[in-house]
Amino acid sequence: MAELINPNDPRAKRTRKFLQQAFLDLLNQKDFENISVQDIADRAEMNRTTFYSHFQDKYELLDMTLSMIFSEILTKWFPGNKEFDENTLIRNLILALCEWHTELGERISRKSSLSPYIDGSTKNQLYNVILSCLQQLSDDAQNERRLEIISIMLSSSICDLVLHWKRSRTSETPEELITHVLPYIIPVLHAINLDVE
Amino acid sequence: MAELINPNDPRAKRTRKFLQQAFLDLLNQKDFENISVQDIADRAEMNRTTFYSHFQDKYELLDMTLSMIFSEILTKWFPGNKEFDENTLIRNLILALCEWHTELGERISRKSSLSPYIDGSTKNQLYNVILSCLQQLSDDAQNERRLEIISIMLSSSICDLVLHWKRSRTSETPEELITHVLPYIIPVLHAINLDVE
DNA sequence: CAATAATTGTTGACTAAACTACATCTGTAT
DNA sequence: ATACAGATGTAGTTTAGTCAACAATTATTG
Repeated sequence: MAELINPNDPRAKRTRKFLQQAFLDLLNQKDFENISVQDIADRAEMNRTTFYSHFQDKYELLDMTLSMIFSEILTKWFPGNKEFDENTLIRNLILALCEWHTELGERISRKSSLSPYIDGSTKNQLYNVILSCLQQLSDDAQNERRLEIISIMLSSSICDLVLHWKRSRTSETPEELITHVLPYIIPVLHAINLDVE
Repeated sequence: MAELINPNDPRAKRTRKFLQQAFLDLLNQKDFENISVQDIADRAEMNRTTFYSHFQDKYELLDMTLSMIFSEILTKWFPGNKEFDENTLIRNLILALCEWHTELGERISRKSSLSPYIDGSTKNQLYNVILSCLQQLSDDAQNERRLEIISIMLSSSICDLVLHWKRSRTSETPEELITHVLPYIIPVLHAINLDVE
C-alpha cells in the first residue's frame, strides 16, 4: 500500500531530482537492464525504500524522466498559447524532435536497449502538442474526430521520419530534412479543411 | 529546547551541505551582516526552522563552514600520521595557509567584515596541527607544557606572517616568503630541545 | 540440478524536515 | 514617542525519509 506523497513538498522535489539525476548518470555507464533500483538509490544517496514511494519501478522512472526532458524541449519550441501556422507547426515539431535526439545522444550513451520505451511516450507527447495546435487553428468543434486522426498520423509519421533520419546518419541537416518532407506532410494537414460530408 | 539531531543521518548531511553551500554563495553577493537566516534557508530551499536544528545561528554556520574548508586543506598538507621534519612542518604550514587565503579569496568576494571571525578559528586549527606534529617529533612526555607554548607561538606568528604577506600584496611568492621567514622560525622550534632546568 | 546470491517490492518503527504560529527583538520612518 | 516591517528564536503538529527486516522472485555458480 504505497503511501501517497505530496509532490510539491520541498523534500519530495529534491528526492525526485536526485533520483532522476542519478538515473541519467547511470545510463551513461550501464545499460538500462543492468541498472538496479539499489544502484539508483546508492548514487542518489537515498534509501531504496524512498525510491518506491516516488516511483513504481525503474520503468516508471525512465518514463517520467525522459518525458520531462522532452517536455521541456517541446515547450521551448511551442511556448504557451502562441499560434502557429501550418508550416511553422511542422517545422518546429521536426526541429524539436531533432533536438530531442541530440539531447538523448548527449545524456545517454548506451540507449540502444531503451529505444522502444522512449519512442512510445515521445510519440504520445507529440500527439498532444499537435492536437492542441490544430484545435487552435480550426474553430470548428465538430472537426474533433478528424483532428484526432490527423494528429495521430502526423505524430506517427514525423516521429518515424526523424528517427530514420537519425539512424541513417546522413549529412542532411534538419533544415534540409524539413524541406524534403514538408511537401508530403502539408497535404495531410490540409485534409483538415476538406469539409467531407 | 533544541532537538538533537544525528549528524550521520543522510538527511542531516544533505541539509548541512545545502545550507553551507547556500551560505557560501550568498557571501559572494552580500556582506555577512546583511545575510539573514531566512536568506540562507531560501537559497538552500530549506525551511528556516530546519536551520536552527543544525546551527545555533549564522555565526556558528560561518565558523563550521570555514573551519571545514580549512580543515580539508590542512589534511591535504598533513596527511594522516606521516612524520614531518621541522623544515617541512613549517613549509607545509605556510603553504597551507597561503592556499587557505587563496581559497577564501575565490569563494568569498566580500570578506572584509568577517576577518576577525576567520582568523580566530584558523589560528586554533593551526595550533592543533602543530601540537600533534611536535608531539610526534618529541617522545618526551614531560615536555608537554613546552610543546604547548611553542605551538601557540608558532601558530600565532605564522598566521600573522602570512596575513601580513597577503595584505601587503607583494610579488613575493609563497616559496620566497618561506625562505625569508624560516631563519626566524626554526630557532623557536629548536627551543623544544633545550633541556631547560 | 541444487545451492547461493542478488533484486524486488513491502511493512512498521523511528527520525529529520516542513509548516504554522507565536513571542520577542531589532530597526526605521512617520 | 509609536507604529510598522523585518529578523530572531522556539514549540507543536504533520509528512517525508531512513532503516532493518521480511517473503518472493530472479540470476549465478558449482
